Amino acid sequence: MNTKNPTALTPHNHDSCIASALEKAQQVCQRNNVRLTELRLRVLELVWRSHKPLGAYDILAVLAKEDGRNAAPPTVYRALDFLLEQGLIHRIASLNAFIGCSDPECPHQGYFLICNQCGITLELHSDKVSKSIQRAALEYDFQISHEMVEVVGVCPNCKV
Amino acid sequence: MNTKNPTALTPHNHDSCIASALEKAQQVCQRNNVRLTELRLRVLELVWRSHKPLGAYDILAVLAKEDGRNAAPPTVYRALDFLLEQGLIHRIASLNAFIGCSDPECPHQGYFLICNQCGITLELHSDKVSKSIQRAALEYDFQISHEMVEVVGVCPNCKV
DNA sequence: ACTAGTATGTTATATTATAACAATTATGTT
DNA sequence: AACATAATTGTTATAATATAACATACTAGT
Repeated sequence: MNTKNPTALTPHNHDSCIASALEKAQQVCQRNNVRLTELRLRVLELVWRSHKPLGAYDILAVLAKEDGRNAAPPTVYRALDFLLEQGLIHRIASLNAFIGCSDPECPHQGYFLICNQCGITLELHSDKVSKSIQRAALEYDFQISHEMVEVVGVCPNCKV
Repeated sequence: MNTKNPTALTPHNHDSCIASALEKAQQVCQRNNVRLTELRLRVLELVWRSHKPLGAYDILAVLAKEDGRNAAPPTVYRALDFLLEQGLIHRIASLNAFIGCSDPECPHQGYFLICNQCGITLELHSDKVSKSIQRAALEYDFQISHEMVEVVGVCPNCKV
């Protein structure tokens, strides 16, 4: 895996990016009148801290190693479910993994570009993709409740 | 689940649809110079026979019950891998399940409409969806190798 | 018939996810 | 502050999905 330059797709400082994401999350939860507990915040931070989608058991491992918190799977899955419900993270079905939502204040579907070399996953916002899917569904008289778009390939950094 | 009218999305006779799919599969394998063995053909038939995406363990269960074949998971997963490689089936990541490919003679990405009421899954071919994804990827200088589009919602039959 | 390659069988185990119930913690009310 | 209630987290067990590793059987070409 090419992990030499893992932040190149997000040129700004990653730490500040995490901090801002966590701040936004606080606001979203306050507005939704739900509790962003210490555990949930920590899980969100870990998901954001990773440059690639993070699996539930990866999160468990970090909690055990860094926090000495011997959590069992349900603890993590419940936190993840909460974060998904609040639109703070997305689940990448093809990877069984989770990634921070780039714009939690505006609920939306996530379309992803997943690099199969370095694992970096980019959330893209494209009205054209969205519209074309909606039109196709309409043709079939199909009522959309959720869209999943996961595009696998090679990111700019990993191209030779 | 609404399973009263499972074939309404595919109005033609389902048996003949399966037969034609299996015939096409034979041709594809002959052309690709690979062997469509009895097991592989049987797994393909089971996938096609189902009106909704079929899990690997569902296939195992049918093999045990109908064929008295006490297969273990690797047997089925290998057959599925083969069928995927030859483009004869698609994998639906969000369901961990498999579905027959509607047009195996022409390799393509599968875009799916998945009904969360009855489970029926429709493969749609849309140049517009395809193009819009390609354009979005191009903007990010991302080189696509595989696209996954899985749209969950309510199919026409299940709408009240 | 022999052999090399392909396919399948078999056993064990890895990985991802949830059910069910117990204990703890936070919140609003008296 | 003490209480009751609801929400959250802990804990144990297990379900569901998938693969590794090696043994056996089959197939096609010589």
